[in-house]
Amino acid sequence: MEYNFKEIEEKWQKAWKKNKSYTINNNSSKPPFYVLDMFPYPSGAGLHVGHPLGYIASDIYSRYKRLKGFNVLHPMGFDSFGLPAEQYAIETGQHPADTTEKNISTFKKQLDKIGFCYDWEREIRTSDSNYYRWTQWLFLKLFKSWFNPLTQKAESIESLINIFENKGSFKSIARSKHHFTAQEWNDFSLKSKLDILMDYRLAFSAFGEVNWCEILGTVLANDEVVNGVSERGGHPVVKKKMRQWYLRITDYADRLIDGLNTVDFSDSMKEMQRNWIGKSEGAELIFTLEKSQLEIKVYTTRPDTIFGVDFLVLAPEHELVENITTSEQRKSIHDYLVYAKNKSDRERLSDVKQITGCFTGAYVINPLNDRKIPVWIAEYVLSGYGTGAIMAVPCGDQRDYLFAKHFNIPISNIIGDCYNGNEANPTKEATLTNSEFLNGLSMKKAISMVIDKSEELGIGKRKINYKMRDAGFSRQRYWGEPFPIKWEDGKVLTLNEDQLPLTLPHLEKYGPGPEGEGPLANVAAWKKDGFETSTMPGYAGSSWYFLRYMDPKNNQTFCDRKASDYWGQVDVYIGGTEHAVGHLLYSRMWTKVLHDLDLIGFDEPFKKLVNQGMIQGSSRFVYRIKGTNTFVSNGLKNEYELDELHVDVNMVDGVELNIELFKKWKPDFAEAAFILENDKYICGCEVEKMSKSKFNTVNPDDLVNKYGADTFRMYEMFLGPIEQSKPWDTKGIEGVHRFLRKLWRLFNDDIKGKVWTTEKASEAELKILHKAIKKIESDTDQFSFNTAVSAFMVCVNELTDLKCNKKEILENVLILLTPFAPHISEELWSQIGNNGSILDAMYPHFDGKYLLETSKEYPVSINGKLRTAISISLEASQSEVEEIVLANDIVRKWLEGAPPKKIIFVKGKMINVVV
RNA sequence: GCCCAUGUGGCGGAAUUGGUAGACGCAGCAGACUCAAAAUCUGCCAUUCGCAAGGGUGUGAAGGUUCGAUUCCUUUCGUGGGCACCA
Repeated sequence: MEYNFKEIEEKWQKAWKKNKSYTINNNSSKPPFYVLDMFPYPSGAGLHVGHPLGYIASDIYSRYKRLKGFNVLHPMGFDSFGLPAEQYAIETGQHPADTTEKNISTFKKQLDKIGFCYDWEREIRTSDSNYYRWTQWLFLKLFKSWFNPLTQKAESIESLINIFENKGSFKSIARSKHHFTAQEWNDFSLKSKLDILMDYRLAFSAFGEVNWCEILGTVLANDEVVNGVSERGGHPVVKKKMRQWYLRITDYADRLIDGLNTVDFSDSMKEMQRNWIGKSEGAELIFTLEKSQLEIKVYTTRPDTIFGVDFLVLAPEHELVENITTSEQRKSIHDYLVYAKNKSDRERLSDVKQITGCFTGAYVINPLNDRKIPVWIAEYVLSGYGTGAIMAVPCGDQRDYLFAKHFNIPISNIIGDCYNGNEANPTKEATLTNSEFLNGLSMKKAISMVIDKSEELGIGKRKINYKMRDAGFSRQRYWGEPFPIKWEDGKVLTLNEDQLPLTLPHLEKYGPGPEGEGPLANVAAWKKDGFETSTMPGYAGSSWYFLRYMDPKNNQTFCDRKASDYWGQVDVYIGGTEHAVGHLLYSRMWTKVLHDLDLIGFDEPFKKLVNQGMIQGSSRFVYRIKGTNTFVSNGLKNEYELDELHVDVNMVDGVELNIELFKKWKPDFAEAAFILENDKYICGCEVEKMSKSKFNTVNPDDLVNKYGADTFRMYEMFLGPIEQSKPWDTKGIEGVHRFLRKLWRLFNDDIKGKVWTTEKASEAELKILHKAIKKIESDTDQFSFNTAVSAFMVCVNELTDLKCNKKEILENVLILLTPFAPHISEELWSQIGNNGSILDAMYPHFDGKYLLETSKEYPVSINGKLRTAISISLEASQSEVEEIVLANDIVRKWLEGAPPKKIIFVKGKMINVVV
């Protein structure tokens, strides 16, 4: 009987579906365990081999936990709102709802073929109104809450109103621009009150910059802007201020940092989040303009360098630029502003070779020594960070140094010998000079002295600053959640709970509205009713979806408290690092808000995070001689002028092109001629992102059809460590397939049929089994699936060598294998006479007694170089070992009669003789 | 530019806390079985010197710490990901 994977996989997938084997109940006596994948965006291209990498890992882990006796929640859904669906709709004239529906059904079909254990009864889609109803509901919760700095928690906005009504704005809770008494507050108009409250709400509306393309009449995503012009059409793009919605994530900055100590994320992931939040401690110092009352606030982490300030630099967008520019400088400043307006923040920061800037003509006075300091503007200062103005200290900061050199600004030295005149020295260790009352002090000490002094003189204060900005929460797009918000005479109104969901109207055209408003502005009724015309961003739905899976069908609330209390945090969350600072921070923030409002019982969503690497495409190229239909092999291409064309990787065996397939690929190539090397056409290779347009995608369906889901699953895991990125290569899949066939042959012979027996296992066989249990169990626990697969291979190879066909051994191997290759395991499990499903078998127990050893083959090195190995009892002491080692011929040869300096003996590891 | 990751045979990769570098697999080579092929099985497989025994060199590069470094430190180069409206 042969291993007919196709039949077996169909049979068991059907059986599991019929028996509802993956339906999970919220009531169970077993302990709960929640394993979650980052849900996919259902793109039109369907699943490629990169997608399932994380899904297979989480599936293995879920099944493993189930075998270990847990009630495992392992759901799947779709992040189905987003920009690409809308672009696709514009291009093809299909409605995003239709294409999304179609794409999801393709995805599901593909996922099911791989044999995942999802509970599809819990499926969610963010674009489903039954789902986004609760996204809107949660948005209103955010809108109606504020962050109380005294309690460090979100509270209902009512509590803030209460404070204002009774105490007015008092210092420890009010934002700096608000000063009013209770009486004044009570006398404010409703509009003024709402405007003030807007400055506290966790979801709020304010003016912010967007990428604006005048010619397309639309706001563009960063993705759609390439080198300062629109990707479509190459039209100029500038920054434009527009009313936007934001989430006040900055209020949660400290808690987002602190929370990292309570979760099991990789250190690098935590580091990325900390860097993104970018907390720094320093001071805000005030420089007053010469001959004017105007003040410029700068933020600095190095107030100790105050006497080394040689100039100030403002961001081009700084609000004072207009006011302070002198008439002589007006023209050049204006030109510079035009120049800077066209550049993105990233371009402005990365272009360090080219130093640009412009003098405003104005001077400020250094508040500590009355020195006159010129004020410049330059693109390397960003308006969004700190105060949008810096004090430049060229001897201590390299960018300031280069700027000063470039514009011939004299440089003061305040660190004596530590500054060599050729480059800045950013040290904190130097002793200060030319710094008046700081002379002779170490810079570290001076930092707090300067802050204290500034506070005393009223020219500055201690300040904690964050790089992170509040999260932009509106998009001038169609395919997203509508805001449950109405505008009436500039006043913001919210919909009532019973008016939700506010459904997205069905549009036929998705072009931008007037003045860069979203497409919804084109809907007369929508506009007339005053509904918000922008929609929520892609991350709205994904910020809380893990909660909905716990209670997906609830019509009364987003997730019943009982359900979230039962399941608790996501125990293991698997997904790519590309979400490090977006989705992962937003969902952490939402969780904290929901916890503060007592809607859930935990304040971090994900207990453990596993980052799977990205599977890259391995592109293949052919080279066509310019103006001809002749293709030249890679090795000979230097002799010609060529066009490089992507060719479908599926037509290439390694690097050798299958010419017949290539000719059939596109009509243009049917008559193509080839210049070969060694009778072969060799393609060029490059690692790129996997994408349809590069013809480097590999469809999992093809591999599942050819080798079966079990082989596919194990091969993806066998490729390498889960967290590592690597280019896809189908070549090795045969090896895994051979392994499964070899396993099959332990039970069934192609000719003889059944060969498994019920004989008693030998010591040697038990040793093999327990070695495998130990290795595979610990590897699975650590998500080291590639080494687990290799342990299976070793185990089956060894059992084959011993001709072990014993049920006592093999059935345990099957249970171990179930998480990796569920179909073949279930089939063989039933063949050897089990009635129940292997999905609910008991994971075998490792017993160390089978692995006990009494001696070890010790490697013996001379001066750290391996020379021989000696078998020595594990009991042996240092002196016994030394005796044995020195008696060894090879060791004596290397010693050449001299006594050894030292013998290093590490019990159970190695021996090193130092000569 | 900044942040994070990463670099080991022809290829994917392995190597608990520094302790036998190259497990397992792919590809390749030689052989067995076969009329033949497929499948399967056996052996070889970092590099170099050597008939062999054995030796030299090897984990991107250069230094350092150590009895001993793929592993720790410093510098440097390459590659991948992210950088706020892609998700």
